[in-house]
Amino acid sequence: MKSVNLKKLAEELNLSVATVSRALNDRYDISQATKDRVRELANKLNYEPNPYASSLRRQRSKTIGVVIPEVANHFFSLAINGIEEVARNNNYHVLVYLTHEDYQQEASIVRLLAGGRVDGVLLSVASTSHDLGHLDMLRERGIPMVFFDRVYDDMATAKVTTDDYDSGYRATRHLLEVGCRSIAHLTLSPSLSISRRRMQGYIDALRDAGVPFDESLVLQGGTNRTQDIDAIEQLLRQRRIDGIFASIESLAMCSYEACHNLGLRIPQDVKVIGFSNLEIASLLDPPLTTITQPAYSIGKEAARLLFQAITKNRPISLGHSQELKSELVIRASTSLEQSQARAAALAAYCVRRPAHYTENALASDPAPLQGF
Amino acid sequence: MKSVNLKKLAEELNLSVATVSRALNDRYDISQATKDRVRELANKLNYEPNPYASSLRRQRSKTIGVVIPEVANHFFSLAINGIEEVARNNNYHVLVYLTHEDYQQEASIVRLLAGGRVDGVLLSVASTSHDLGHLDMLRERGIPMVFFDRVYDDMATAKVTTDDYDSGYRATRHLLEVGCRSIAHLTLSPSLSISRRRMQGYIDALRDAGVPFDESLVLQGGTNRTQDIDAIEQLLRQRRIDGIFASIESLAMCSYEACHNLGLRIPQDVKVIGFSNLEIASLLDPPLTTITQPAYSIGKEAARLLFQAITKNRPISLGHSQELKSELVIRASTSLEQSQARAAALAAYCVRRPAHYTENALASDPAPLQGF
DNA sequence: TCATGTTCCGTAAACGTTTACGTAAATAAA
DNA sequence: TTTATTTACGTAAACGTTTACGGAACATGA
Repeated sequence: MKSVNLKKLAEELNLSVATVSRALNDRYDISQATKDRVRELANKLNYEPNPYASSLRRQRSKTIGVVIPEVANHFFSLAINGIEEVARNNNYHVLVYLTHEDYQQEASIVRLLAGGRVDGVLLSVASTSHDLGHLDMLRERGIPMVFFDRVYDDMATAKVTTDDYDSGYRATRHLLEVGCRSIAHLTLSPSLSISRRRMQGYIDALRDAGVPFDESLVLQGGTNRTQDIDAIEQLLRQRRIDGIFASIESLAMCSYEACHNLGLRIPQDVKVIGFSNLEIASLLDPPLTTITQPAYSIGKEAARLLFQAITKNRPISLGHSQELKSELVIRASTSLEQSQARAAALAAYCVRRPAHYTENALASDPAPLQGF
Repeated sequence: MKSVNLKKLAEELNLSVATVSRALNDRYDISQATKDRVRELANKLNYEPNPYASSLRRQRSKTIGVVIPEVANHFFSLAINGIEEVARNNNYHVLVYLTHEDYQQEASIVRLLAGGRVDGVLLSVASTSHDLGHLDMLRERGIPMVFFDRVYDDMATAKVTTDDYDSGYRATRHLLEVGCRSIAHLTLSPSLSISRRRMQGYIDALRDAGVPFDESLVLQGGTNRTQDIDAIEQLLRQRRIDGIFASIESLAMCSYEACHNLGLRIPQDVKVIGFSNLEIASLLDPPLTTITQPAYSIGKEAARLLFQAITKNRPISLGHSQELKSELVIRASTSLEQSQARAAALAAYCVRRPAHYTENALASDPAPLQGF
C-alpha cells in the first residue's frame, strides 16, 4: 500500500537521499558501484519517482495539454494519435480536454492549464469562441502554445493548419466543373478561422466561374444533428440546389440524410462534397467525394513544434507556422451522370477549363468555362 | 512571466501564507472579512494554485489515467467523451494513453501511472496482452482501477462491459434467420475477453440452429487494414460463405471492401453484420446491420464507478461491475432479398423460430428451425 | 612535508502547498 | 475580578524531489 520513495531506498542502502537521487539520475559525481547498488534496489522494489514532487522541484511538469472541441470526430481522433505519439517519444504525458465547442469551457480550461499544470498547450479553438483574452494568461506565464487546424489569426504564436482557402476553392470549383450552379455551403460558425477561409474559397471559386454568390445558400450548422438535418431539408425544399459543399464531416453526413429523406438522389439531383477524414467515405452510398486533411500529420507537426519550444526553451513565434495540404478525393457523390442529358451537357462545358490542378487530370481539351 | 503564489499574496496582504491558503480553501477558522480580502486579490492577480505542490502535499493528484488501445476508433472516442465529462464534473483531469494494442506499451504505461501520477485508472486492455502481472503494481499501491469493455476476467476489480455473449449469439442467430448457413466470424485476438465471449455466442447460436461449427471460418485480424482485406478476400474465395459476423468495426469495413473487390453483392451474395458505433452505418452501401454498444454510457459508468472508489476511498470490488446492453440494429446488409427464390425459401424456415428476442418482431408463425 | 586536486558523498535548502499545533486577543461564564 | 471558551491568525513541519554547497578521504605533485 505504501509507496517506496527515496528515503526508503536511502535507509536500506545506508546512503543519503541526495546520493540516491543523483545515482538514479546518473550524475557524474556518483561512483559506478553506488549507482549499480541503487538501481538494483530501485528495480527490485519497483521504485517510481513521485512525479509531483519532481515537477514541483524542477518547475517542469512533463505534461502537455490538448484542448479540442470534441473527440468523437475523426479529425481530432487522428490528431490526438499523432500528438500522443510525439509526446510519448519525448517522455511526456498528455492531458485531454474537450470544450464541446463552448467558449466558456475553453476559457476555464485554459485558466486551469495556465496554473502550471502543463509545460505547453495544443489548442483547436471552439466554434463559439469570439476573442482570445483567455489566452493571455498563457503568454503571461510563459507557457508555449501551438494552434492546430482552428486558429486565432491575430495571435502571435505558431499554427499548424491546412490550405483551407485552396481546399474551399477546389471543392467549389469541382462542383462547378461537374455542372452545379446552385451550390449550398454548409459551415460552422463564421467566427472560426477555417470556416472563413473555406467560405472565401467557395466565394472566389463562384466568382471566378461567373456564378453569383447567394448568401441565402450559406447555412450555419454543426451543433445538433437532427437540427442540422432539418435545416438542410428546409434549404433543399426552398431552393433548387444542385450541389452541397459541407465544411465539416458531420454536415456532409447530415446532407446525405436530408437528401434521403426528401427522395433526392446523390449525385443525380444533388452532388455532395465534404471535408472528412473517414476512411470509409468510399463505402458510403454513394461514395463521398471528400477533402481529406492530413489529421495525423497535423497532430504530429503541432506537437513537434511545441516540443521544440519546450525543450529548447525558445519562445515560439508565428514564423514556425506550417500549412499542410489537404487532398481532394473524387468519388461518386459528385460524379457526372452520363445518363443525364443535362449533366452531360454541363460536362462538356466543365472539362474545358484549364487543368492546373491534379484533380483535373480527367480534363481533355481545355477551353474557357462560360457561365451556365 | 513569474507566476503568483501564496507567498506573494501573503506579503501583499500582510498575512501569513497559512492564512491565505485557508482563506482560499474556505476554512472555518478564517474571518469572512479576511476571506474576502484574500479572494479579491487572488482574483485580481489571476492566482491559480500550483497543482503539483497541492498534489504533493495532499497525496492526491486530481487526475485519472485512461489507457486504451487506440483513439481513432469510434467506440473509444465516445467512451472518452463520457469519461471526460464525468471527470470534469468532479474537477478531475484526464491523462490519455494509447497502447496501440501492444502489451509492452500497456505495461510501461501502467508502471508510470502506478508511480502516483493518477488517483485512478480506466483501462481497456490491448489485444496482445496475455497476462495481468503489470497490473499488480496498481493494486499494491492502492490505486483503484476499473476495466471497461475489454477486461481481464480473473482480476478482482470492477468492470463495465456489454452483453458480449448475447450480442454474439443474437448477431449470429440473425444471420441464421436470414438464411446464412456458412457464416464467417472475424475476430481480434482470442485472448481478449470480448472476442472470446462474442465467439462463444457465435458458436452456441450455430449449435442451437444445428449448424456445425467450422473453425476454418474463424478469421483473426484487426492489425493491418490491407492485410485484413486480403485475408478476408482469400477466405471468401476459398469457401462458399454467405454470412460474415465481424467482431469489430474495422473488420466489417474490410469485409465491405473485400466483397467489393471480389464482385460479391451485399446482401444478395454475402450478408454482413458487425459491431460498430458509427452513426453513419445507415449511410453505407448497403446500410450495415450493427451491434451498437452504448459507448458513451460505458465511459460514463466506468468513470462514475472509479470516482466512487476515489472519493469514498472505498476499495472497488468485482461486485460493482456493470453489464450494459448492446443493441442490434437491422439494416440492409442482412436483409432478405425477396427477388431471390433461395433466400425466400430460407426465410420461410427462419421466421418460424421462437421469437423471444425483440429483433424477432417480424416473426409470424413460430416453428422449429431445421438444419438447412 | 605541504599544497593541490579529484572522487564521492552528506547537509540542508528549496519548490508551493496544506495542516497540526500553538497562542494572543476577544468574549463569555463564573 | 478570574477563568474558560471562542475567534482568528501565525509557526513550523510535512509531502518527495532536486541541487547548491561543503567536506572527508584519498591521490598527486612539488
